[in-house]
Amino acid sequence: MNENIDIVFKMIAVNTKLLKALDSQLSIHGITFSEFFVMYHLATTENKMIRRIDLAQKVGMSASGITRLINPMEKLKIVEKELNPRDARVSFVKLTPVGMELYENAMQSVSDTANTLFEDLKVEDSIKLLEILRSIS
Amino acid sequence: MNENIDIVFKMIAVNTKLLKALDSQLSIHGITFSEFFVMYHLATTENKMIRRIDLAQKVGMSASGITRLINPMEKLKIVEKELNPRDARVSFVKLTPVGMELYENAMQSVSDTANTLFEDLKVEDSIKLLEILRSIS
DNA sequence: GCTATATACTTGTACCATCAAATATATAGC
DNA sequence: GCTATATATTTGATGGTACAAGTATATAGC
Repeated sequence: MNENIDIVFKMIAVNTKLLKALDSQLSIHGITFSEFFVMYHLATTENKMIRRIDLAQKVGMSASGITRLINPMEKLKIVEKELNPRDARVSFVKLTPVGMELYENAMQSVSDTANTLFEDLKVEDSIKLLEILRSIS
Repeated sequence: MNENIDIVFKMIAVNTKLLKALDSQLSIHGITFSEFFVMYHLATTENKMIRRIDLAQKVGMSASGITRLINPMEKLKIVEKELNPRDARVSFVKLTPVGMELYENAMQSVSDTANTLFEDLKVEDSIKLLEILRSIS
């Protein structure tokens, strides 16, 4: 059973390394990983827009964290607000064309970084790892 | 190859979940995961003391981060400073008996949390996961 | 339709970690 | 032994994130 402890520590170590590599690459595009992660969720969601509170849940941040993360992105025209006529409390977040292009460029960097990070992993191990991670989350 | 991207996102998601669970459990002991992680390295290292800069590297933080993390722990007598007579620049960090006891209690919580988090994982998958994580880090 | 409760979001405050600069000490080359 | 450079640590300033409280709107029960 005590493998689990080792998994925890190793997972955190790997994650730290991973985030450092990603943030370093993404700084070339002038964004942080959190911003990229938001864009990723916006780009891959069904109708291309998400409520702030759902975004918070998806990226694992608080609602206030999302407010403060999105505000500057809105000023830079990376994302835009869309109001909900049915419920004046909610505001959807949506990628602009500018944001979409930024996302695609950034994704290329992230993709390259991911491939470098895992280049020594055998294909069957990649598949297994992904399967295990999915079963945990 | 694009499995690697999915691995990155899943890994970050799992890690976020994991850290939230751990921090929540550790708050019972009045400590954060960073503090626990420091104690873990101190408790499991060869001669029970580590230079601040090595500690920083081990826990994946900056040297200044370690200074600010350790100072309050020192005030609470969880860790203590040990000077190096050979080199006046370095100061070692060492668990006190109080710190050692706190660590052991906290480790019990962490252990329980880890077991809960991974309870649905088959034993062979735990072993495989650990092996893969080791090969990455 | 009023009141109580719930939900979505923002704002004030505080913490934690970073980077860059400052300080102290050590080492190397002359 | 002096000077230049490298290393270990701390300090000042800053950014990102959280929690709690505040605001606005919606929904339910009467």
